[in-house]
Parts: sequence; structure tokens; C-alpha cells
Amino acid sequence: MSKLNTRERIMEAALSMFSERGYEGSSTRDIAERAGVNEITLFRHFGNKENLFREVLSRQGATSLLTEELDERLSGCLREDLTFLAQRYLEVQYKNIDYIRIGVMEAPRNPAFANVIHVIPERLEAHLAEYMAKLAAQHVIRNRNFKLLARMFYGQLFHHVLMMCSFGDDVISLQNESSEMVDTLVSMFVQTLTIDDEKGMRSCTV
Amino acid sequence: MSKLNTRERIMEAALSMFSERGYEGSSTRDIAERAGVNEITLFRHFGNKENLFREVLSRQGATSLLTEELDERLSGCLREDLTFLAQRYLEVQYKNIDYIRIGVMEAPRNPAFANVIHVIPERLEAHLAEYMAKLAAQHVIRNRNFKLLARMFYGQLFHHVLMMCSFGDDVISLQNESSEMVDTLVSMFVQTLTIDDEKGMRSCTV
DNA sequence: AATGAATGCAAGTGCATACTTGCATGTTCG
DNA sequence: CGAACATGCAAGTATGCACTTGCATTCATT
Repeated sequence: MSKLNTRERIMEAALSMFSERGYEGSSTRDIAERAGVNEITLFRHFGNKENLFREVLSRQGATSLLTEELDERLSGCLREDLTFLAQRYLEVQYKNIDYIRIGVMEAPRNPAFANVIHVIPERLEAHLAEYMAKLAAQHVIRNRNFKLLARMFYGQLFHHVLMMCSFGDDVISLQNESSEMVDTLVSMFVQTLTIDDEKGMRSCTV
Repeated sequence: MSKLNTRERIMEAALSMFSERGYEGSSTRDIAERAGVNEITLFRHFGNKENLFREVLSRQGATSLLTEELDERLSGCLREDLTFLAQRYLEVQYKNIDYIRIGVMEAPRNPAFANVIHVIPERLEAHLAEYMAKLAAQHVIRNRNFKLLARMFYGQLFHHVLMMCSFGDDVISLQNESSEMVDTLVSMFVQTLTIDDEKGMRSCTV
């Protein structure tokens, strides 16, 4: 008896195939074959292809980042916190590559699917904007357009992840580049946000 | 007599349809209808759907940025130059939206199509990295990993363009955000690159 | 006006796809 | 063991798609 039950096997197979070929490029026959089940079984579980697709996408939440968890780890030290947020984001998105690929492939065709790409970043952007607003209220950092900065922060990270989704770049070198990219990104934000006099003095505050 | 000849009309229709629905989602019948021609005419001109697709993509070069042209406009003043490069990039990519959408939709399925996305950024990144290396050689800016910085610079701009490709965000607010985003981006890079003592003093050098 | 090229119209072909039907077999539980 | 449920197998259906064929009409040029 397989470790996964039939329904799970179908969904795993579907996720990987939708990720490789997109919705239309993945036939129910091929998905069933990859799942090691009969094609009819797929229809018995999900009714039709679209429902299968929907259910596959609905599992994305399982690997989401919860902002409550993030809050517990934030120290108020800008550099540390931004580094932590960036690293956590990359960790989670690397596990979400399949969903990102699907979202990217399908979203222009149907904006409703754009949610697949946005479900994580939107929450995180809002979270980061609030975080920065708090620090600004404490006069730790300058007041800026935090919504825009948060978008740029996560946008840069998203771009990095996107380049790893078989968009042609060398995956190994991109992974090696991750830490340096995160360091550089965080430094830029720290420079932009910190009040000039305090850049070097409050090492743990910033 | 139409302004465009038949072949052109077919390619324009195909570009817009591939952009909306992707390759597989665009039927030759629908493309022909949008072009206002008979379906057979499409086959008479292009032989098959794939050739049509290839020819449509091959026209992307028409709106490319030539780095020679860019060089003529670069003053050596970092802030001005980065701003100019960013603005030009956005101008060109806004015109290239259809190609980007196609590239994004099709690339995960076939990495060969990733070139549609990369053909512009790769050249520009190399160009910018060289530009920064020159300034560093003149001790105008610090020595950094210019390849990474260039990638991040154009990556941020690409992300902005991508968000306008019907990935769910409000297009109007994104356009309004463009200048501010460019200003913020350029400022970040200027801060990162300039030698501390000279940030305010050599206003035109940086 | 005649000719050649370009295009339109209508119907058709072969194949792939999502999905269905009918029957059989295997698995699990009381 | 029997019943209910889950799944397999084989064949089929209706539809859509890329592409083809045959004939007719239109357009441009000489």
C-alpha cells in the first residue's frame, strides 16, 4: 500500500505536471499516468480537470508564511530583521516554486490566477510596511513611503525566485548568489532608512 | 485597401492574441478572425502555427534598446545616468508588454522562450556593469559586485513591468508609482555606490 | 481584356482531449 | 464471508484543433 492515498498522489502528480507544462499542456491522461492511477479515477475524485486544478492551487496555503510567526522573531534591529525576512521569504518560495511557475504561466490568461503569485507577497508587504512604520514612529528610521519600499523589497526577492523558475538562468549560480544578493539588498534598505547620524552608532537598533 | 498588408495584419493579430491567451490558448481560427482574414490565408503565409509564432517573436528586436544609443546619452553623473537608464528601460518595456507576457507564459514550458524575457535585460545588465566598472576605475564610486548590482537594478525594473502585465495589480496606481519607484531605486543605488565623503559634494559626478 | 497572384468560402480530415459508460477486480470493514 | 467502496480496463463520445482540398472571387499588372 502506497504511502500516499490515491487522491494525494493525483494532486502531487498534477502539481508537478501543471508546473512543467501549464494547465492546457497537461492532459488528464498524462496526470493519471504520472500518479499511477487510471484516468477514470481522476474524474471520480475531482469531477473534472478544472476542479483538480483548483484543489491543487488551494493547497498553496499549506506552505505559507504566517506573519504572527514572523513577528515573534523580529528584534527591532532593522538589519537583522530585514535579513531574517528575506531569508525566510526565499526559503518558503523555493518550496513554492511549482505554484509560482503555474501562477506565472496562467495569470496573464486569467487574472484570477494572479493570486497564486500574490497570496504571499501581499501579506508580507503589508506586514513589512507596518513594521517600518513602527520603527519610524519610534524615530529609529526615517519616514518614507513604506508601502513602496516594502513592494520593492519583496519585488527584488520575487525576481530572484522567478529567475530560478526555469527562466533561463543558471540555477546553481543564482543559488550561490542568494546570500550576497540578500546582504546587498538589506544594506541598501538599511542605508535608505536609517537616520544618518545613527548609521554606525546603534548597531543593534539598525 | 488596408494600411497594413495581410501578412502584417496576421502577425499583429497573432501577437495580441498570443499575449492574451498564450500559444496553446490561441487558435489559428481566432487569430485569422482577429486579423480579418480567412484561416487558410494564415497557412498560406506561414505554413503552420509554430512558424507564425516564431516570426511574431522574431520581431521583438525592432523595439530593442541599443547600448550604443544609450552610451551617447550617458554623462558620467551617476544619478542622472541611472535615472535615464531606468526611464528608457521602462519606456521600451511598456512597448514590449506583449512579448513579456508571452515570454513569461511560455518560458517555464520551454526554456528556449526565456530568451524573449532576457534578450533586453542581459545586454543592459552587461552594459550597466561596464559603466559602473568604469566609474570605479576612475575612483568615482566604490568597487562592488557590479554584475549583481546591475542584475538587481534591472530586476527591480523588470518586476515593476511584470506587475503591469495583468498580474493582478492596479495598472493605474503602478504607473503613478513609476517615477517614485525610479527615484527611490536610483537613490538606493547612488547611496550604495558613492564613496561616503563625496555624496553631497560632487553633485554632478554622482 | 487577359493573366497571374492573392485571398475567400465551404467542407473536410485526422488527431488529441476531456469526459462517459459498462463491466470487472481489488480492498476494507463489520 | 459478504457487502460496500475504491479502483482498473476497454471502449466510446463529442468537441476542438491544426491543417488540407477544391473551387470561386478579387486584385493588380501588363
